[in-house]
Amino acid sequence: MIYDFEEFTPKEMLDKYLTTNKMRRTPERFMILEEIYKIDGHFDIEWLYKHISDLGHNVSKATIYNTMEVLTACGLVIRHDFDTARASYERNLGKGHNHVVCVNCGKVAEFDDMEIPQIEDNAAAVTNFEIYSHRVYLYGLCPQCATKKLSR
Amino acid sequence: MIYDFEEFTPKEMLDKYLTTNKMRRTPERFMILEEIYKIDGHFDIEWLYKHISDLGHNVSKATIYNTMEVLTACGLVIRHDFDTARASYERNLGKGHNHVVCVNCGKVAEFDDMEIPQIEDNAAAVTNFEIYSHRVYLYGLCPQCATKKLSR
DNA sequence: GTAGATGCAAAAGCTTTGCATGGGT
DNA sequence: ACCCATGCAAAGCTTTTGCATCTAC
Repeated sequence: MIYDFEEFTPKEMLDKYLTTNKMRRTPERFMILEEIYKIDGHFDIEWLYKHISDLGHNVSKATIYNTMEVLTACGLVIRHDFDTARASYERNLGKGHNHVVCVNCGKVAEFDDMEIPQIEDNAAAVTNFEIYSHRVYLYGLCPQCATKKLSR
Repeated sequence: MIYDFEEFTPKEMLDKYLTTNKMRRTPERFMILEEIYKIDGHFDIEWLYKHISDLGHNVSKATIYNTMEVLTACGLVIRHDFDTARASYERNLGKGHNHVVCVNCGKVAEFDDMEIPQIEDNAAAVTNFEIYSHRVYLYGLCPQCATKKLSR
């Protein structure tokens, strides 16, 4: 994360980011941010575009794409590439982003883990990178698919 | 992983997987596997297609895609979706798959970590998934980009 | 002999780009 | 006023699909 979630609201953080980078504080960008922060869970561009359109806002898909890039760049939104078909997004609440993905049906569950800060420190020491965030993806079978006992 | 790397060669594992699943043991599938296991590092479909064609093999891109799906399904090849543009692949040598990605220049480094089995066990207990593999991606700045002190 | 695999090309689907218009600074 | 951002549509690119042919079993 770039800014402190304890100290600023998402809107303030976006405002700050745009100003710092000499980008325009357009109503579309703030509206999209606001709607995204009402969404609980993952969504993709197509869904977001329809959702925002249904709410009566007139925004083009190009603007959605543009804005998602801004929001991911400043860390307000997290982007996942679970597969190549389409990107998946979620608001960033500052918590960890650990996912378990079912390789059979695509279901995604989340979990918390206390050991990840250690892993970040270890990796930073070994690679000399400055680590800001992490994504942990575990792959396997969800309870339903596991009972079907696929031939693997 | 599904099979034991200590016990079988990649070719034997593919043979076993195809037989078990009543799929055909075609020469293309074994040829593609063989070439992939000579490649050190990440590659994408386009690169692999050109590479294999340059070696004098006559395979269609459709067969490459088909085979990559087979090879990832049986765990012989690992697929990464670093971005939506195209999928990235690498042979599976049975080691962990932990990457550190520079958010500025895209450079990727790898690291080993001993704590990940614990995380898998913990996640399995909480979510009831059967975990088979993992991908850990840490995001930050590589040493070179970190010294440039970007305006973030 | 039959069902599954391949090769080729066309189609599909997500994302990017071009250009005229509009709006933030 | 300047020029970045938006809206709309077309273009771009990776991946998927359809179909005839081929081949592993």
